[in-house]
Amino acid sequence: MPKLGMEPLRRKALVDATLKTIGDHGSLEVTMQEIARCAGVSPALAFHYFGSKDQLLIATMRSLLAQLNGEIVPMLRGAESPRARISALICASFGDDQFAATTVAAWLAFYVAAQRSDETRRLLKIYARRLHSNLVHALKALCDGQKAEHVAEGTAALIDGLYIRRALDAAHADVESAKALVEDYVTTQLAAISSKA
Amino acid sequence: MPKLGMEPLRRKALVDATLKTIGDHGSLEVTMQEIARCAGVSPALAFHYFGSKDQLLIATMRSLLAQLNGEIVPMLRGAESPRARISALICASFGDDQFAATTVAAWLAFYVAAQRSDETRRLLKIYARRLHSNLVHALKALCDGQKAEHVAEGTAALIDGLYIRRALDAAHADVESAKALVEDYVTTQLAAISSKA
Amino acid sequence: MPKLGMEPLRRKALVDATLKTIGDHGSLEVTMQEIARCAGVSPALAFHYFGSKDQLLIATMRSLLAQLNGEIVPMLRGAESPRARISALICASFGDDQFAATTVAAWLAFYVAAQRSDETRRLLKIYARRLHSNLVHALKALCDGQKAEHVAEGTAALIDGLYIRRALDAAHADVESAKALVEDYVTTQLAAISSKA
Amino acid sequence: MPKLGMEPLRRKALVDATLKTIGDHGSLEVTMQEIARCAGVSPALAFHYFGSKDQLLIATMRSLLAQLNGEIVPMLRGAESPRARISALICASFGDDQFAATTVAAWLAFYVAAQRSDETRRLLKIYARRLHSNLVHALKALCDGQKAEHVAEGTAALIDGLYIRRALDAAHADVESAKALVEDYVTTQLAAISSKA
DNA sequence: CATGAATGAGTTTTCATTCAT
DNA sequence: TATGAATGAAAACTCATTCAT
Repeated sequence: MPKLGMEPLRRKALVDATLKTIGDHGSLEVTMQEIARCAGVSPALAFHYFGSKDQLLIATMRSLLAQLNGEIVPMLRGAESPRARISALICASFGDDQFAATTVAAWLAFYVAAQRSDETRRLLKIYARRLHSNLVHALKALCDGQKAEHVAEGTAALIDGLYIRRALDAAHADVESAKALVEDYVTTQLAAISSKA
Repeated sequence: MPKLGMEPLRRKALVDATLKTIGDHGSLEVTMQEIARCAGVSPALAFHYFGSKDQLLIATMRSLLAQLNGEIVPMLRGAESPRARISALICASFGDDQFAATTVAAWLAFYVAAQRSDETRRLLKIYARRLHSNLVHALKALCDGQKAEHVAEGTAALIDGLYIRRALDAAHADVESAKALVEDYVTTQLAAISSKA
Repeated sequence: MPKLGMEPLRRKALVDATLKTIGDHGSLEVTMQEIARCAGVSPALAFHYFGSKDQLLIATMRSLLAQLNGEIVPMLRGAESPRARISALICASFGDDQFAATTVAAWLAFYVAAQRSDETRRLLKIYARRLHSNLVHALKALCDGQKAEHVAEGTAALIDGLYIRRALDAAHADVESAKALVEDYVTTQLAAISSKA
Repeated sequence: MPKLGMEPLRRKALVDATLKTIGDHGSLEVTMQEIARCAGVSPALAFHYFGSKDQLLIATMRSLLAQLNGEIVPMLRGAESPRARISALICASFGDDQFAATTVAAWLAFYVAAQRSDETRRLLKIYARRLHSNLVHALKALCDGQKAEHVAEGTAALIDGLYIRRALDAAHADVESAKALVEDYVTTQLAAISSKA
C-alpha cells in the first residue's frame, strides 16, 4: 500500500536503521539485508532511495553529525559566558546519546572508514574543525590566540581519546568522570596561564 | 627451492605483511590474498601456518603490541627520575614507528575489531592497563595516589585522542607538537597540584 | 523475467535437481554448482532458498522419504487383507521409482551421511520405524507378537539388503526377482509357524 | 632415521590408519592429513608409498576384504557338514571385528564409493561372488541347484541388510540376534523344501 | 626413507546490486 | 512506491599433490 510522501520517512527510517545496525554491530561491516530488516523494508528499497551502500553510509554519517550538532547548538545558545560555552561544548560531547556505547562504536567505525572514503573523511574533518573553532572562539576571550589554539587542540584530543577508551570498555569511564576530566583540563590550563601572567 | 626452518620466517613475513596491508588499507577488511601477495607467498600458506584469518589478525595484533613494548622498555630503563619516566612513556607512544600513519591506521582498525573479537579486546585492554600502570607508578612519586590516577587517565586519553586525530589527518599533527601537548598536560597538572598544596 | 510465487517452484526444482545429481553421482559429494546447473539457476539462489548445502540435502532427504511414503500409502489403502498389506509394502519398496538405480544410489549415500548428520540419521530412523511398524501391524494378524517382530525384522533387512546389492550391480537383481525373494521369505516364515502349531 | 625393510610396515600402518579413520569418520571424506596423522607419519609418505589417495583407498578396501576372508577361511575349514559350513559363513560375517560399528561404517562407505570407482566396485563384486559361491556350494548338498541359488541370494541379502541397519543404529541389532535371524532364514527355507518334497 | 614447504584448483558461502512487476 | 527474484563477483578455507632436501 504505497503512500504519498513516503520518501522522507523512508530515508529517515533507513538512516536510523543503519546507525542502529552499525552501533549494535560495532563496525561498518553490516549488510544491506540487516539494515533493511532493521528498518522493516526490503533491501531493494534502500537502493531505490540511496543508490548504493556507500551513499547510505554517507547519509548516516551526516545524520550522526547533525545529531551532535543538534545537541551542541541549543547548549551553546544557553551559555552566557565564554567559559560556560566551553562547558556546553564538553557537555554536548558527552551527552547521553552521543556517549552511548553504540553511538561511540559508530563514530569509531566511521573514523576507520575515513581512511578510505574521501567523503567520510571530509565530514569528519568538518566535525573536527567545527569543534575546534567553537573552542578557540570561546577560549580567545579567556587567553591569547596562540594559547587558545593549544588548549583547543588538547581539549578536542581529550574528548576523542575518552571516546575511544569508552569504545574499548563501556563500563570503564562513566559520563561524569569523563566530563570532569576535560573540565579540569581546561580549568587547569587557564589557571596556569593567568598565574604565569 | 624450499629449505628447512622456514616456519618462523614465514610467520614473521606474514604478520608483517598483514600489518602493512592493514595500514595501507586503513582497515581490517583486507583479503588473505592481498596479505599473501604482500608476503610473497600463496594464500594457502597463510592458512597453513595460522589456521584462519582471525588467527593471523590476532598474531598481528600481538606483534603490534610487542613492537610498542619493545620501544617502551628500553626508554623506561634509560629514564632516571619519575618525571623522566613519564616523558619516556610519552616519547615511546609517539615514536616514529608507532606514530607512522599506517601504524596508527592499524591501531584504529583493531579498536574497531575489538567491538566483536574478545581476543582483540583483551589485548587492547592489556595495552591500556600497562600504559596506565606505568603512568600511575611514576606519578605516585610526584603526587598523591588519587591525583596520580587522575593524571594517568588524562594522559592516556590524550595520547589515544592524538592518535585518532592523526588517523584522520596525517599532516595535521606532527610528532613534536603531539608530544609537547601531552608533556604540557602532565607538567601543568603537576604544577597545579603543588601550587595548591 | 521474474514472476511472483517462484519460491515453491524453485525449492522443488532444486530438491529434484539435488536428488538427480546425487543419484547420477552416486554420492553426496556433489557441488552446489552442479546442483544449481541441473536446476537451471545460479548457485547463489540455492543458498538464498536453503541457507546452506546441508539444509538442501536435508530437504532432499525429506523429499525422498515423502516420495516413498506417497507410494506406500495408496498401496496400503488398496490392500484388503493383512497378507495383502505386507505385499503392498514390499511392492512399494520395489516400485519403479524407488528401485531405480539413481534412487537407490541416493538412499545409500544418505545412509553414509547418517553417520555424521544427526538430522539425516533421525530421518532414516523414521523411515525404518515406519516400515517396521507397518509390517508388525500386518503380521500380528497372522501370527503372535514375538514372531511378528522377528519376521518384520527379517523382511526389512532383506529389503535393505536387496537395495544395497542393487546399488552394487544395477543389472544383477531385477525388480521382480527381488520382490519374489521377499515374498517367499514372508510366506515361508508364516508357513513354518502354522505348521509348527 | 630411515630403516631398511620399512616398506611393508609403513604400508600396513597406513592402510590400518585409513581403515580406522574411515570407520571413525563414517565416510570416505577423510583427508590424507588425517590418515597420516593417525599413522604417525607425514602425508607425503602416504603418497610416496601409494601414489594417490585413490590407490590408498583401494589398498584399504583390499585389506578389508582380506580381513574378512581371513575370518572365513579357518571357520570353513573347521566346519564338518554343509550346514555347518553355512553357519560358519554367517558366523564369520558377524564376527566381532566385522560387525564393529566402525568396520560396518567403512563397508558402507566403500559401497558408496563403488558407484564411481570401477576398482572398488570390482572388489566388492568379488566379495559378493565369493560369499555367493560359498553359500551355493554348501547349499547344493542340501537342496537342488535352483533352490540353492535362491537361498544363497536371500542369505547374502539378509546379511547385507543387517549390516546397513547396524550402520544406522549401532545399538539396535546385537550380533547374536543378527546371526539368529539369518540362521533361522536358512533353516526355515531348507525345512520348507524338504517338507514340500 | 621421510618430511617440511608450498601451492593450484576447487568448494561453500556471502553480499551488493539489478530488474521485472 | 515497493519488492521478490536472481546473480556475478569475490572471499575464506580445504585438500590432494609435488618437490627439494
